Amino acid sequence: MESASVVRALGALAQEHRLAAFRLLVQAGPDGLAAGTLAEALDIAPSSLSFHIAQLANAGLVSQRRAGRSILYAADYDAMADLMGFLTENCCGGMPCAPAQCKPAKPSEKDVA
Amino acid sequence: MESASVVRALGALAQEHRLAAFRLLVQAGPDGLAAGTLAEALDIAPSSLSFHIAQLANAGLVSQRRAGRSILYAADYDAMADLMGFLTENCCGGMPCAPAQCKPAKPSEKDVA
DNA sequence: TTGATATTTCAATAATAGTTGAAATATCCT
DNA sequence: AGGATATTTCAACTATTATTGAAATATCAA
Repeated sequence: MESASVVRALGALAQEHRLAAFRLLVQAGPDGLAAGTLAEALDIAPSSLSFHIAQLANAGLVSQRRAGRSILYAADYDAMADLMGFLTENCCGGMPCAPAQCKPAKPSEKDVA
Repeated sequence: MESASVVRALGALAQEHRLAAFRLLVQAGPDGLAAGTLAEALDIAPSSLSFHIAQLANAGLVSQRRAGRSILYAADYDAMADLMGFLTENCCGGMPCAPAQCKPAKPSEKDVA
């Protein structure tokens, strides 16, 4: 991941409404949420939501697809993981770093195998 | 960690020079680097570095201390870990998330036990 | 104290970001 | 086709961000 894309991704998340939107999408799962739903949840004008979600999309943090007259946005978990990877990769460069740095929701048995 | 501080931290990192400065400090370790050293490494004016590093400090991502006529800045590893924690905590909310999401310098056997 | 070094503060300017409402585009339903 | 719904695009405006150079502050060394 290039530094420029990291800056874009961080910039996309560094705004109240966009961070909130992204969290809603992360929690919503792969099906995502409609633009209108997000605008309503965030209590901002549709054009404003469109402006913000476009930046998340441009940063590659969310994907979009049409479903009827709605456009559904969904979090891109791979991009999220890449961003985390970049930051953590450059963290702890030999230094003693906080061990609880990563907090997956569930450690899950399948990964231990 | 509050959403507002996360936005501030992300915003602090979402800029070419600041991201570069932070990475240099992360790699430099606890001793940190002098403001002048950073300005030179990033090839920007001292006043510009001062402007940027102040934002990283304001976001709590770096600490500062005087050493002679120099002011040394150092990465705050705890703040970094907190930021990671906030983001990963809200990632994978029950969803199947990329397992390679976290990349500590060393996976280390002690965690497998 | 004087002069040199290291950094910050300030003011001015240029560029970017965010909001709003109106108009344009796409889809659905009858 | 015609009307309603969902979203985006556009233009105008305000606010914030980044850069520069000059002046101010703090430290050191003679």
